Amino acid sequence: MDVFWSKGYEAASLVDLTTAMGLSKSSLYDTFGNKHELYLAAMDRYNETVASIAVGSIIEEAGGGKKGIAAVFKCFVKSMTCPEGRRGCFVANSAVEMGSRDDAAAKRACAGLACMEQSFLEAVETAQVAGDIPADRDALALARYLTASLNGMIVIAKARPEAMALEDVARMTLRALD
Amino acid sequence: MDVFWSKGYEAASLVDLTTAMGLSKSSLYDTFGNKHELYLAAMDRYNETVASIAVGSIIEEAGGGKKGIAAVFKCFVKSMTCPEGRRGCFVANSAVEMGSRDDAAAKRACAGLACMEQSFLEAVETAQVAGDIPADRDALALARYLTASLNGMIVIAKARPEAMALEDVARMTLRALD
DNA sequence: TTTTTTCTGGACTAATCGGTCCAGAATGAT
DNA sequence: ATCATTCTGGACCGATTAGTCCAGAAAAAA
Repeated sequence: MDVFWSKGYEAASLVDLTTAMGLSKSSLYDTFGNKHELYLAAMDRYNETVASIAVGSIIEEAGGGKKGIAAVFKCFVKSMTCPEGRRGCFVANSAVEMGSRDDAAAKRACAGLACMEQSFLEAVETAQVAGDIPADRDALALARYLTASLNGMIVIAKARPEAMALEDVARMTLRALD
Repeated sequence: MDVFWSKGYEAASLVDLTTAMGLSKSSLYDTFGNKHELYLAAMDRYNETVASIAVGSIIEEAGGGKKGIAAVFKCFVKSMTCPEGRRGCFVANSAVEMGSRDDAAAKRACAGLACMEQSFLEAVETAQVAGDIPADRDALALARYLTASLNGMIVIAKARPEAMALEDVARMTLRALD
């Protein structure tokens, strides 16, 4: 998973993959069939172990609601600006690299985004109940908006990993919740 | 340029490139040196002919200011949901694919984003003069925010090209300008 | 211990990769 | 017409690609 995550599909060679996984080509092909299916399996794994948990747990840890949402953006700014964070988000990477030519990968990227959207949706609704976000705002639209903004930050961080521009984006994005 | 734009760096083979450009391998290597330099040249070309003009001209055509910004988002939603728009934005594609492992490409992606940011900045300032955006808002931060949001939409559109989610994002993004 | 089953390292293949090179066509100058 | 120059199609190169296959090691079952 990590190899595809940081290199992408095309740039990841079988040698990279087998050495990282610590098993031989024959085992790999026995288990997964081919490179493409291994890629899809890696995406599934990412969705299960990262996408469906990461954002949600940051929100939860920060107490949920609006505070939780702010914590997610703060955390992302921090992680994108450190070296190991430059590989970005596997979902976004896959969407951009494969989305337009691989339906199976696009479907999984879509599922990954849906995880993020769902976590945000719950936080928005919590915040609305708590009165931190006006109740008349469209919660789903806000969740989608937050998801898009976060992915935009990921793109920008790939090209220019300095924190300043990202902090601006995070601040402005959160302002929209008022 | 179009080949790299729609396929990315790794997935674009020399055969793809030479047939698309209508010249032979020898000419290509005589002129550009190698694949990587050709890629960089394609990015330069994109920045000159697309990135530095596209957003700015949409804004201008719609009369500048806040109306112009809204027009950009409307136009992007429309173009991302039609088949030929699925290749997305070459700058965003490059940033995600190459940003973390190719400084020269990252620099060019950065320049492309700066074009977009600059166009937005001018529009925000115009809108502030016209009173459509409060004058006390940080114009540069807003421009960066709009750039990020637009790139986030591009990522999402790659995975899920349906218009609805994108329209939500566009609407919410523009609300933040009030 | 012997047999059966499972697994794996690495040799192997065909295709393709990026890149080089040169004979000769096309072009322009004299 | 002849010479010099530029350009180009395609043969060719070694390296690497994804993928196959099998002898034999390891493990499990008998």
